[in-house]
Amino acid sequence: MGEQDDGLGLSLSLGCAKSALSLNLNLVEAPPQSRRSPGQKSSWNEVFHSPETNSETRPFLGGVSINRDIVVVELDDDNRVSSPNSTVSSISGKRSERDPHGDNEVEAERTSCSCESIEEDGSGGDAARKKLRLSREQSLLLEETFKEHNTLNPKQKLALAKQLNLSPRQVEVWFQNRRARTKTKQTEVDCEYLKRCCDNLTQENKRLQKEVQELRALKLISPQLYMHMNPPTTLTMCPSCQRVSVPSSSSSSPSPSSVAASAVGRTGPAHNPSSPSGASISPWARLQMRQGLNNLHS
DNA sequence: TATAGCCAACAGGTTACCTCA
DNA sequence: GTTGAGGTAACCTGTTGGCTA
Repeated sequence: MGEQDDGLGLSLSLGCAKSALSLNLNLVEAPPQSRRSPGQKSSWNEVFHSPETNSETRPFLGGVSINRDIVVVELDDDNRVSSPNSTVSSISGKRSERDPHGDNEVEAERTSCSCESIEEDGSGGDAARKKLRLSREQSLLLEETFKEHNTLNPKQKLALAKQLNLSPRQVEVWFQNRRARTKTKQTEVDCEYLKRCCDNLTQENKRLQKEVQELRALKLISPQLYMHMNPPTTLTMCPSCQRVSVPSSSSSSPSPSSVAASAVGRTGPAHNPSSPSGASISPWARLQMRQGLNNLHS
């Protein structure tokens, strides 16, 4: 309730820049209470002081001079400054309507937008929302802040909003969208990686099937040679840990199967289970097989 | 101590606007 | 001038966890 009222009232109040505000996010103290979602840090101090490495995969905004001054203003209830490209006041929807606690500091600040009002340009109330385009400087500072910590506590949000001449709600929305974009990008990267793993496994499967066919042919033509060989198994699975082992002596470079298998997490890189059954192929047996195959082909 | 209700914060999805080719 | 695609700000809804009576 209060928020809607705030939104209507505050959106009309425009002012001019009063004074510069220096923002030092690291000086913000922890809020009295913390609300966490499952993925969040356990405390605001952690969020603050740990250089959280987000899974950023998108190229960071480049080529933008960060030395350009950002119009920094101090906001209060009577003097609000319009950002050059801020054209909308973000009024929350039903959630704020449900919220009877309009006196909440953060919630009240949500709609303390420094932007031009909706009413001012003739599209008030539930009219079509205007879309703000953040300036390069604003985007840059938001990105920089996001790199340090991809979530903000309320005081950080307020301070950043003041520095950017945006409403806290806008900062909050930007961070939510930014996290979503990061996750989308990361999902795409993961998907590509799994596709490559799948391709590798498919290739390896084809190769092994071909090898089986050749060995069967060899068995038909030269059963004596075949009987002196070890079983034609190139993969050994440890019954205890379910890991797949590939004989390292057969090749100096890892086989595609080992690469692919390790990619899907079933093969330990250094796992070498003692295999008294002799299920893996010895180099000598491999040589014999190759000779047999050569004879077969010739 | 256990529990229900409230609330803030977030994720995920959607909508709507803007820009550009 | 028109149009479609892509980017993204803003919004909506459901979930989660902390706090309190």
